[in-house]
Formats: sequence, structure tokens, C-alpha cells
Amino acid sequence: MNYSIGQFSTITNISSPTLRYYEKEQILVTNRDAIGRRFYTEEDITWILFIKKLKDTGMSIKDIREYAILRYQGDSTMQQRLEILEKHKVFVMEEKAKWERNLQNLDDKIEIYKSRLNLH
Amino acid sequence: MNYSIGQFSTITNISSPTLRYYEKEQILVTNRDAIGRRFYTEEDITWILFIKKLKDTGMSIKDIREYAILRYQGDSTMQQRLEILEKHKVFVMEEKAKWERNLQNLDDKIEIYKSRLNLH
DNA sequence: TCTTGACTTAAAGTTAACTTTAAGAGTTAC
DNA sequence: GTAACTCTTAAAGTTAACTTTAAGTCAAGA
Repeated sequence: MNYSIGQFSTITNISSPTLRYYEKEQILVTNRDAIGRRFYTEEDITWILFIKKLKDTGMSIKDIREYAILRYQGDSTMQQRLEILEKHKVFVMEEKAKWERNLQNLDDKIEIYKSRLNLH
Repeated sequence: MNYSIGQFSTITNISSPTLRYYEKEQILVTNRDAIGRRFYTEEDITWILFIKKLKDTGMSIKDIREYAILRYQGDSTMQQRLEILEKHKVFVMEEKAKWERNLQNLDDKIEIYKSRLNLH
């Protein structure tokens, strides 16, 4: 089954201009019909949902492009893609640690405030 | 002891244009000498370092401004400031949880890749 | 005195990741 | 057949949080 850009936009919950933007950024390679209109496949759905996850984990469009170009080159680039993901994992681990520290800092500040308010 | 904007910039590791920008955004109220040049006090150092922490925890300039305006109003606004911090804490907790999920997702993906590569 | 350095301002530029606009083409519903 | 709809493109606009530029003032050192 193929989907028009409008349908694909609805399914993936990504706006059409954003899908066109991703295409321009080489993140998404899009099929065209005889008169030049875009259409998308089931495989494109799987792919764009994975892109969404990469974005959620804070990966930049630039890095996602690097990953995407490798993916479109096929299975031979799997090792390289794994390396990108493992490198990105370090970043995600650091973010997790950062937010743990942030929460601790903020909690400390809140406790100081609370004890000061109780003195009144 | 008072500090010129250049000295204050060095001490706090915040560029002079950024300090002027914070002033324009009402985050920092700055003293001026007789001929209109900015100067900063020890208290300003404490304050700007706290602003830095709020920024690290992902608080927007807009929300920091709200907090700052209350702070400059004095101790009577302490309860309101505490409320801002507690509301922000919810955000920080969500961010922490988000990055925990992200790490789990990414780890799962990496495991899938690894097992596929081992089949070769 | 002259130049160097630090300061002043307002305004324009930067970056990422879109979003909106403008102008037009082809398809479908009545 | 014509109006409405969905698509096409290129280019301009948006937002946050600065950063850079341009043009000028003022004080201190050689």
C-alpha cells in the first residue's frame, strides 16, 4: 500500500512541510509517481518513526542525515550505523546524568527555601 | 568590592554582551557609576551563578525573568518563588524520566543491531 | 596630545529546525 | 465546466538565546 504525502503526514503525525524538509535534508528518500507527486510505503513509515525516536533522544538533523545516508546504502553499512548509535548512547547517558544532578540541585534549593519560610 | 563588566564577565564566565542581554531581559538589574558605566557587586555574582543553574535545569529566559522580578521585590515574594521552583521541579523530573526512557530505547536498538551483526 | 583600551548604545546577524507564504499545476466532485 | 482540493516549488519568516557589528564616549598611559 502506498500513501500520499497528506496521508503519510496524518499517519506519522509529521507535517507535510516537515516531510519535505527531511527530504531536502536527505533524511528521507521519497518515491514519486508519473506526474511528480510524492508517495510513501510501509517501509517509509517504519523509517520515519525511527527518525522520530532518534530526534527524541536529542540527535541533530545533521547526525540523523549521516545515519540516514548510511541506511540507504544498505546492510553493508550496519557496523558504521552501530558505531553512530553507540557514540550517541554516550551522549544520552550524559544527558540522563545531567538531569539527575539538576534534580538534586533544584531539590536542595527548594529545601533551603522551605526551611527559610518555616522560620517566619 | 565592585567589578566592571569586563571583570564580572571573567569571574562568572558569561560574556559582556550576554550580561547586557540579561539586563535588557530584566534578569539582572545593574548598578551604574557617575558616568553611566555598569558595575557589579558580590551579591550580583551569587545571583548570576544561580541564574546559570536555572538555565542548566532548562528554565527559559522568560521564566527566569519572572523569577528574577520577584526576587528583586524582596523577601515577601519568597512563597511565589518557591512555587515557581516546585513547578519547575516537575519539569526537571519529567526530563529525567524522558532521558531514562531514551537510554532504554537506544539500548534496545543497539542490542538488535548487535545480534544482527553476530549472525554474519 | 595622541592612542589604546574599556566601556556605551542600537541594530543586525546567527543557528537549528522547522513553518508559512506565494504562485502555480493537476484531479475530483457536483 | 468550474470550484474545491491536494499537490508542486522556492523563498521568506519564526523562535530562542544569544553574538556580532557599527559608531561613538571617556579615562589613563607614553
